[in-house]
Amino acid sequence: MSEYKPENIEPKWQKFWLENKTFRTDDNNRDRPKYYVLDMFPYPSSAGLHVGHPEGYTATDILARYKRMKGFNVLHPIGWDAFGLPAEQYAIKTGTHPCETTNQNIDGFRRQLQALGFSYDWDREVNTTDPDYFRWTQWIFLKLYEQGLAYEANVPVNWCPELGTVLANEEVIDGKSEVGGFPVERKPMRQWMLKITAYAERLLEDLEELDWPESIKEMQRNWIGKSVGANVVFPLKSGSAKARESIEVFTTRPDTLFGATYMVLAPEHPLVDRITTDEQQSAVSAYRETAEKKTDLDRTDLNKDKTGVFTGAFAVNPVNNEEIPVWIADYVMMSYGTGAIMAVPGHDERDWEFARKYGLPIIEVVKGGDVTKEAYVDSEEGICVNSANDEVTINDLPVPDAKRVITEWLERKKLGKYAVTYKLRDWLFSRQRYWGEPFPVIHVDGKPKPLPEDHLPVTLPDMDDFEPTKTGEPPLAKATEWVNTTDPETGRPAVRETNTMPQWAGSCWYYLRYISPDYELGPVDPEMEKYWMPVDLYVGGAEHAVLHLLYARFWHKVLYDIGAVSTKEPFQRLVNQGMILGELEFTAFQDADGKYVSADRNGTGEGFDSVRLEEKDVEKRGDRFVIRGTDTVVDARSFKMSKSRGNVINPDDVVAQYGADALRLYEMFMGPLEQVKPWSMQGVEGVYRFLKRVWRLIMDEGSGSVNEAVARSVNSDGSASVEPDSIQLKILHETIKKVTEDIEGHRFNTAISALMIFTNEAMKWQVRPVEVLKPFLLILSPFAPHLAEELWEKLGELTRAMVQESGNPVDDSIEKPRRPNRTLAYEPWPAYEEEFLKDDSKTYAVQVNGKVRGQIEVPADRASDKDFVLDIARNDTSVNRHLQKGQVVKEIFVPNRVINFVVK
RNA sequence: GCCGCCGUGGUGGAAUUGGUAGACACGUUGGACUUAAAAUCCAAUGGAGCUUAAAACUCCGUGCCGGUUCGAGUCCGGCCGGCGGUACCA
Repeated sequence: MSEYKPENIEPKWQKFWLENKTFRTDDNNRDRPKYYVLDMFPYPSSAGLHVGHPEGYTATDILARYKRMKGFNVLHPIGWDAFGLPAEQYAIKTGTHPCETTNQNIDGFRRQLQALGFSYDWDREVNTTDPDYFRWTQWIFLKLYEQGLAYEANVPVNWCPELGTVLANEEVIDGKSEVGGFPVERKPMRQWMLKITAYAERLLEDLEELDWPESIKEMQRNWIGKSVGANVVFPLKSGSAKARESIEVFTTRPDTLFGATYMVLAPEHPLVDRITTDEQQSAVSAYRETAEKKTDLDRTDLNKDKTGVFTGAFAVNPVNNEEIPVWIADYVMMSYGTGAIMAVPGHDERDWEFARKYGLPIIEVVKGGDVTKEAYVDSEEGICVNSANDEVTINDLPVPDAKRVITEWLERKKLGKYAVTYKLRDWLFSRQRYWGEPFPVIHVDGKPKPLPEDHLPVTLPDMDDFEPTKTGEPPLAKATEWVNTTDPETGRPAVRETNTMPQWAGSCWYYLRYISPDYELGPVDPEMEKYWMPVDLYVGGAEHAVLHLLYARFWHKVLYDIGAVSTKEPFQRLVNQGMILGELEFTAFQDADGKYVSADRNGTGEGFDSVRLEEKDVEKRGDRFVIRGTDTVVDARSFKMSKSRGNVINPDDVVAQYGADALRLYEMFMGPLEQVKPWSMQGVEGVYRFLKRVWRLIMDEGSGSVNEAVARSVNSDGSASVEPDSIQLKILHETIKKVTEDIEGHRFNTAISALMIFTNEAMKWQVRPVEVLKPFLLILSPFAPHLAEELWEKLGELTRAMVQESGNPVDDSIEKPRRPNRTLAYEPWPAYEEEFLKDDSKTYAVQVNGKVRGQIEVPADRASDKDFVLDIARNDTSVNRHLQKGQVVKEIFVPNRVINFVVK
């Protein structure tokens, strides 16, 4: 072996790390500072890794390796979120048990991850489908149940006939299933729910203390959707047959109460039956029927045209005793607020539209707009008008004050009260699937009863038919022997719960299991938990912004409340890696005759045939690309990687061709971690060339041993034969400083750039001192660990061989690298020293009227001497010429940077 | 519609947070080595002008328009474009 051959050195070190358990985390070392760095839980799909996975994993691996060298006790684990639909669907198709598929996929993922050289502690691997793991998932469910946070409800759910399961709201996108894109309908079913709404306020408040991207926090805030306002009770018109009923509404605008001219109930509202008059009965029933059939898609997106019918009933506006009609309309949702609204068409766009359509009155109660033309909704600037009764007036008050005054009055009169509402709903927690955690629940006499803790885990029955039933009964219902059981406490007949938990369950607490994966007395060893929590850095994709991160926070808070964990929040710092897109593509469009037509502004060439062009066939014209030599605009962009587009990059292929170090390096060199970036094979080639240069920096390609330029820096007794010169030390220490600071700031791309600059310089040296190369290898090692280990070993062998030959005594300073097969993973991280960074001279840019006209060098010790520096600046020929143009009226002097002469 | 993020060479991206725009890398062009190719190395590379050529010099240039400042990629106001999230939430 003489050239850089990653296929030789990478498996060697991967084997070494694994066999020596190099990265096993030591729990008994708790006096040292800890660093818990976590990757988002992967689902081991049959497709294997895509290049998006190693992006975040490389970032965390660099930090893990760096922190170890900095003396931290590092926890860097990995495991498998292995329950889930794909394995089950595969089982239905092929009859292969999901367990088998899952284990195969896990083996594949593990192999791929190990081939990338990640420094995980493989002794802490967890697997959500392992009974020793889900035993504790079930245990947590029991705790939720004990806390009154888990309950059964008959709720309309998103039933997907194709998948044979219900889906959470979050799994339904535009009325279709997120997985597979199948139609979803609403159907009432018995379901387990988790009362996440009980934690809404805390989930919102505690976001403040988290070091997360603002965008993610904002998304969670929106999802929780806190609104402050008032609940107001509108009695029904007295004297009518339907009297004694009242309608409670939630409003964020109690200041507009005097403008309420009608009311609307959601079609499903239970009051509808009781208040509808006989004359209106048929119209109301018909409307309710159509509304019921509408999918979520119909009720929201495209259908902005509001519909509704009058119930025949009237309610009384409590602030002015006006009788106002009560309608039903599907623009009011049963699931939000009270399922009923007071309509203020003057100051709400939806109500305005509805009132216009059905000829309902519109009254202005907030000054500032023209309510005959559109609703005036400004709630900051507006001033209330037409809003007074015998007891209270909010006229002339700005909206915020008016809200307060009228709410106080309502409370005094017991007509309403201050209220807070959240968009967040309880979490639908059951699925009609086989491949999930069974609930630790039995039903006795039709009532749910939790199993005692010592009956955990409840394992899945062995089955070979995983097909869901047409009725929505889960596949587990077919396992009659399993289903029919006895109550362990009373011995009475009982049936098991046949729903299973959703995939989110296992990923809600996995970060705790890593801490003590073999602990048998609870989900996590409390002593270890206190040491390791919270997670210091959590890296993953933004697609989990709301769901996983909100659910995990919810469970964590429950565990905190029962004393199982010591922190209020699980993930202190969160970073989202940006998506990696496919290679840049140029697309031209042809009409039916094969003639090229320009892509329009947004690049869509609808109705035309698209032709993929090579980069050499296009050129830049203005701010777009055209077919070379023509005016035909082509579409130039990168697309999300997808099988159908055929632009998916397989990490295995990249590793086979360029090695894991090159893949790692490229993923980091592409750009900032958080940013969306297009893939480029030529870019991989570029970092591969860099690694080859590093190899040649130390190795001789002909002989396959350390090259002359390096060997010459070592004497036969192993001591240094030459002192590194000041230029060498300067660039080394500059590089150490830059790389250290950039790793700390997660700026891996510029850290790599600094390593490249060092290498380019060092390649020019005739003698390359080992004392300079060794620190360089150490700071390279988090990025390209295999190459760094290999070269570290080679340098060790070099000095060892020389010492042995000479028979000289061992020099302590070179003790460490003398032993072959010794890892550099725990070598101390090199420190930079300021004294080597000093310059002999400083460069100033000299500007005249803000334009750079010259550069001057001044001795470093006089660089802050303003008069001295300005004098040199004035005498610079180029600067001087520009100074001649007028009088200097001002001189700006920024030490060590810039001088600006203002001339008139 | 609303919320959030982002617009810098042919490309990915740098720029110590107001101080020499384009680091590093890709690509391209020219050259060296080679019988040849690969690999490697060297040089040039934002645009325009001036010049026989080079050096030197001048002007323009960080999506667009304006502002603050001795000085703006960076700060402020207004637009345009892209990406992500969300949507009858009362």
